[in-house]
Amino acid sequence: MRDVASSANVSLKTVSRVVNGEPDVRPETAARVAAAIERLGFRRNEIAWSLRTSRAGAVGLVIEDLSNPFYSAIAGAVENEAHARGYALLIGSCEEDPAREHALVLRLLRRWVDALLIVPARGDHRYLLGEQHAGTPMVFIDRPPRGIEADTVLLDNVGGARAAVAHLIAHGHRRIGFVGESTELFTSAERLAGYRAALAAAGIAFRDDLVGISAGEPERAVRALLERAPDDRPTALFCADNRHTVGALRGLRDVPQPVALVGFDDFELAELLATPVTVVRYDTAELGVTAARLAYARIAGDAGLPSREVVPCELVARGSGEIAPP
Amino acid sequence: MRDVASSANVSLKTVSRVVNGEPDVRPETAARVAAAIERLGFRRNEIAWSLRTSRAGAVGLVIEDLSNPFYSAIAGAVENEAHARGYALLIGSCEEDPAREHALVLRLLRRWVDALLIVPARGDHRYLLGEQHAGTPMVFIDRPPRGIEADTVLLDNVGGARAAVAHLIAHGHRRIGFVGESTELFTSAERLAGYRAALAAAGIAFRDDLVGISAGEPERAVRALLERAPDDRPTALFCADNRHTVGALRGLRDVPQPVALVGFDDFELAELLATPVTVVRYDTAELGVTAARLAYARIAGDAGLPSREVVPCELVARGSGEIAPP
DNA sequence: CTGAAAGCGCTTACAG
DNA sequence: CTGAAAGCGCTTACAG
Repeated sequence: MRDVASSANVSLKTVSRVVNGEPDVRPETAARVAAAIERLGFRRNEIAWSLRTSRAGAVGLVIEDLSNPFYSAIAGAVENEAHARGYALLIGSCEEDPAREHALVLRLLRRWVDALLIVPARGDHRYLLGEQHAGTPMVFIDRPPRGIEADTVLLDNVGGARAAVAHLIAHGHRRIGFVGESTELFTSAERLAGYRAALAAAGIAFRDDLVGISAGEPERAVRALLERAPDDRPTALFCADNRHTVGALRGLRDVPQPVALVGFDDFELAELLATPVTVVRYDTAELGVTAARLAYARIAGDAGLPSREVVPCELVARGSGEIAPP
Repeated sequence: MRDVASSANVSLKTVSRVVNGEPDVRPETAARVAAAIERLGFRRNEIAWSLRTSRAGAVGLVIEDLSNPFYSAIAGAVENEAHARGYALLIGSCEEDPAREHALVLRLLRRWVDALLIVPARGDHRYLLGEQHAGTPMVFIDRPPRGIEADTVLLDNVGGARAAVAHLIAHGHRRIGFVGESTELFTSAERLAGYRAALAAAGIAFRDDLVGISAGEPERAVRALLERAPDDRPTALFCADNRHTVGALRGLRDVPQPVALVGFDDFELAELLATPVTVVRYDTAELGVTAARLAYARIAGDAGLPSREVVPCELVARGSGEIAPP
């Protein structure tokens, strides 16, 4: 910048004005500076700009696992929004590990980000209270934080699950199994609540022994449910996420009798399987887009109370959910 | 940092020494400083550190599309390597648009990155020559750059495609269709070359009219090939990437006669389809890991000639590739 | 073993 | 409309 200034015979300040498009520069001066910038290939050093202005020009995203299509769809949407606004995007995967999440968040904050988007791991998020108080906007995605009030974007987990199970009930099922992750996970707990609500609405008693929580092994949880006595075996399954849907499909391959199935989360090829899979679908990218909008509104100065946005879900009937009980 | 210094009754320089773990600080002094750091919740401002040291503490990754599982697997691997080394990761998607790639790269460079990893869009990359000359390490992934020599990590496209087509030939096929992207795309051209090599090795003449290049509509390209006269219709298809494999599977749904199929790129659920899909598989994450290793070696000072790494491919027979011709 | 001074490349607050 | 001075929060080069 000093080179540009001396080459254009102006002061640093005037170069700065031109670079930032500030008004009140005589056109001829501006042109001389612009020419010097062009000639010398000058590009503003954003690090120095950040240090001086206390702005980062970047947002941070911490998600569970960048290589998981669900999260990468969110990341892709956030990237798009950042790019459109001229912001850089810093990303980290915390892989369900609260300690790693903490480390990643600290690293992002030390490098400065104008906002933080987080798919929180289990655990407490009070460690962010200070930072929130200091004014860093933060938005939580897919799961609410614990111990802190902040903008949050969630799916309609309860509604989606209720619709799925009601659909199975409407097709004549009474013994419907639930297969999912530990209910320590927010989304799993919500979807189990939706499952229970649908049963209750139909006057079907909830049975603990039809709930299969997989400890990381979805296929085995499904097998266990199906190995019950024939007259007490579930005739339908509600799978609370796509990992469990896939596990269930694997587990059902060798089962002679047909079992109805509705899964939460759509997935590619669902309609190309031997029996196309009925699912609860939603717009994954919308989670990211909504979170990004909230974040940029905060950056722009929105100081309203924390808001909670909910992305709707819809049932897509493809075949597996319309199988009648034997 | 000034607060820490005055609180511990030392100079800025001594705090700096403790923060950076430099030797030659008296243990008691170091302890006093550490206590002050703890007490005040001091965290080094990485922006100021960057400005002063001309280091970024971050690497940049520019890929085609963050929401595509292939690229997000690469991104996930790169993120892991960055995290393990204490680096932050800046990501951008350029969506096959050379102009957007250019803009993203410039943005990353202005913010400083210690290395740049790129899945290049088509187009010329000479715009990076200056930056390369200035010493920024850059590694190209999945496709070689044009107009610039730099570290590159590729798949064994030719070998994988040749193995796939040889497999079909070994199962008795002579009329084998190729379905893929425009050969302007490096990987597509390479895989077509592998297809031709396998035909040549078996003494089968290459036929232009069995090559289906989809202009963004894989399913239609497949249909066109299968609508040929029965005695001149391909009895097998080689699909040059997973988008075309999925398109082919869609296109084949209503086709009465069985058609053998081998796809390049593995995909989830391939083995759960009505006919499990034979594919050319490789370790996607390895592309990212290898690229990251090259980049960090450069950051650490490796000044050797640009290297080219190749990730191997293997054929996984699952059923669709072992269908005999009628 | 410790510190005072200068400076990284910008912008801010002010003067003219 | 333009510029000189100070400073963002650190590290470097040097002195003691």
